[in-house]
Amino acid sequence: MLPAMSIRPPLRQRKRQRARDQIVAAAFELFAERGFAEVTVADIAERAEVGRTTFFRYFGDKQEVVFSEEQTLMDDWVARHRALPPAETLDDALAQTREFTVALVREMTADAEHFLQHERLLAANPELNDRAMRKYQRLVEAMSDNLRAKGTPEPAATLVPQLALACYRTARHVAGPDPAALPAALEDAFEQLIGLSRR
Amino acid sequence: MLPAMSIRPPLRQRKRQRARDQIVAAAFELFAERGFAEVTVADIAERAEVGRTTFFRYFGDKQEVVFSEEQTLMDDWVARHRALPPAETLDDALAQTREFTVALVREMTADAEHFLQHERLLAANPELNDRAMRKYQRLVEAMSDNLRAKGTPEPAATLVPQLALACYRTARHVAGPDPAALPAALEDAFEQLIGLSRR
DNA sequence: GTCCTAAGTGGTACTGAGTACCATAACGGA
DNA sequence: TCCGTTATGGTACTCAGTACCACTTAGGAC
Repeated sequence: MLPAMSIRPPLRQRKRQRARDQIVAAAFELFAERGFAEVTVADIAERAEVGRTTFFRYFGDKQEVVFSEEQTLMDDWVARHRALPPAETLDDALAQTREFTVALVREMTADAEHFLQHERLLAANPELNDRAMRKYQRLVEAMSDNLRAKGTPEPAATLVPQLALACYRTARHVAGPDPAALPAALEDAFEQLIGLSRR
Repeated sequence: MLPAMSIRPPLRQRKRQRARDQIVAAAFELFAERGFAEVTVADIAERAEVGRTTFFRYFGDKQEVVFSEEQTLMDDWVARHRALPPAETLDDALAQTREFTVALVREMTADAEHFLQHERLLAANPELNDRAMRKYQRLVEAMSDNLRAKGTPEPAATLVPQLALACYRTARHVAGPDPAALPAALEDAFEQLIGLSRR
């Protein structure tokens, strides 16, 4: 009857979303104040005003909360990648992957503040870096699956996304944590890659 | 006086090595029997006949013991890489890196049984895979440092070793865990890489 | 509204990793 | 033989992560 009813984000789900948001917000606040290692799950739960148990219902472990935002972005990008047209040649596949990766990185670095805080956390906590690598690998594998499904033969289907990751890692290393410099450095790495074995 | 005294691996150090070996042996036995997650550090310490505390004196955490052997190998290979002659061109650097990586992988897979057990552990335990990736990255960074020190400019100094890792990951994925198939698959990936942008 | 079921919550209690500390043992040199 | 350094193993602690349980509440049927 009421407009709110017909628009329907079914209350239960809204509560759920709110709890999740509170947890993420509390976590990032505390991480910024004290650093990842010095914050306990109990601390986060307390500030988010939920039970410790509830934290683990929303996030599999303490590390996951750090990647909560990235995770949903990734899912988006995997879907977008799946929608890409098939690549005719291997050069084509590489060019397409390059374009895709650059666009992805541009979005990742769009919120410079958030990106920087994220990078600072990773730099200070090796376990978080490890976890980030796992995320990257998952994305790379999803891209490989998509390429394979669209006819790119092995080993190129696996190799090309791995090369994109190599370029990203390179750019990240050369450019430092500055989000503004990253896209250009990434283009540069791809240029280098393409130029490498061309004579 | 006694010959043993003059050959001198100073008893204390021998004991230390023996304790370490016992821990590694006990750990791998137990992992093979029950799997990584189902073995506690206390279990390992007990079978190795040392105190739980002692385990952590030799290994920073439970995961480290899995990579104990690899770690010493890595140190070796980093030194060997440092001793390589400087690469004149970028093509040269890539070719050299390729040769080096293939040789490294051949040694890694030489003990097929050990390699397989290791891979099985990684496959069954994501955290171990994460840690392995960290090790790979450390090696890659060491290689980059060496290239840079010998005059290879950025971003190639960073990129080339990252590309080698990309090839390895690709080979590992395409070939499966079979150590015998790995070197050939690796060569294949490098061929693909070199061929990719050559027209 | 009333009732019912399923979903969500938070508390308690447990295991196990990792750390700090300490008292003791034993190597190795004088 | 004595002494300082090094290594050991025990105790006790914090905290992540899991299992379980009793309690609440959304939301549908009537």
